[in-house]
Amino acid sequence: MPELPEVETVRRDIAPQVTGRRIARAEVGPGPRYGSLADAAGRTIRQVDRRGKYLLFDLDDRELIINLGMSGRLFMAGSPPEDGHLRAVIQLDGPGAGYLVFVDMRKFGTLAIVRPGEYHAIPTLAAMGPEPLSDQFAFEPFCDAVAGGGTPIKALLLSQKAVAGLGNIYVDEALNRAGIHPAARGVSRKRALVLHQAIRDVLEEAIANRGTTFSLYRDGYMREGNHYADLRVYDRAGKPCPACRTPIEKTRVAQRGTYFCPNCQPISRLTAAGRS
DNA sequence: CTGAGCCCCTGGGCGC
DNA sequence: TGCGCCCAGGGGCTCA
Repeated sequence: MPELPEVETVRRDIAPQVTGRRIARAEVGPGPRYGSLADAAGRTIRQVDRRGKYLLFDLDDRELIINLGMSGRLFMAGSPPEDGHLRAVIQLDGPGAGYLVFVDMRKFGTLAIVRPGEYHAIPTLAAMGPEPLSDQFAFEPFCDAVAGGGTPIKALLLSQKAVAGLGNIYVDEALNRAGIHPAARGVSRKRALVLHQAIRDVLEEAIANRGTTFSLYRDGYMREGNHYADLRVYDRAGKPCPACRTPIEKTRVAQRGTYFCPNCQPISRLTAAGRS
């Protein structure tokens, strides 16, 4: 479900409601991906940050990490909702403070409490690349990372190592804007420059639209995102490319459904598999 | 260390 | 209507 724009939207929705609040009680349902929240009770939420698709709650000498997975929803409620997929409830102290609620149908989400900055138990977070909307996202290292090798550019971008926060939707959207075929192995310096900018454009526009809902995603108020109508290729197989009217094609790259415009994103000699 | 493949889990949609 | 198959914004583990 959620990629950087959706997670950032949730963060902005809930942060004002939980920051400075003390956690009265925290309960988590069973599941191998849900660590104990026993260490959360009694601590105060100082700040809510985000790294890639992970939400980081600063609890002073502990850090609560939440990854929404494919179907996770995190929102405030006056009381814990009747929902068969309710996985965790964090009760906040204070009059009318309410509950921070985690609902996760597919159980792919992750909950963990660690010492601040100790991410070794969460490998993707530990190896997370630069935040695309910050000054950390420098061009030269990115250019090197996407320059070549045996990996399709899409798989490389999904790995979170070259840049944080991209998932299946926004990888396809960014590659479309940059005119790069998702299966291309290696991106020229010139294309890398366009891609570097396209990633930031796509993510900023999606955040402005409060994220994309095509099925399960809901924001911190359980509302749908508004970005679906602005997608250029994702989930648009057979529909005309907004730029050239060529029908969008669907294929499979890195075991994920992949959408692209065969005219705007050709497999060229320079980008094709097998080129040295 | 890397990449490919498969796994985790639940539910919706579609074809037969 | 019912069943089976495939698909789905996530990450992680194992094996070559």
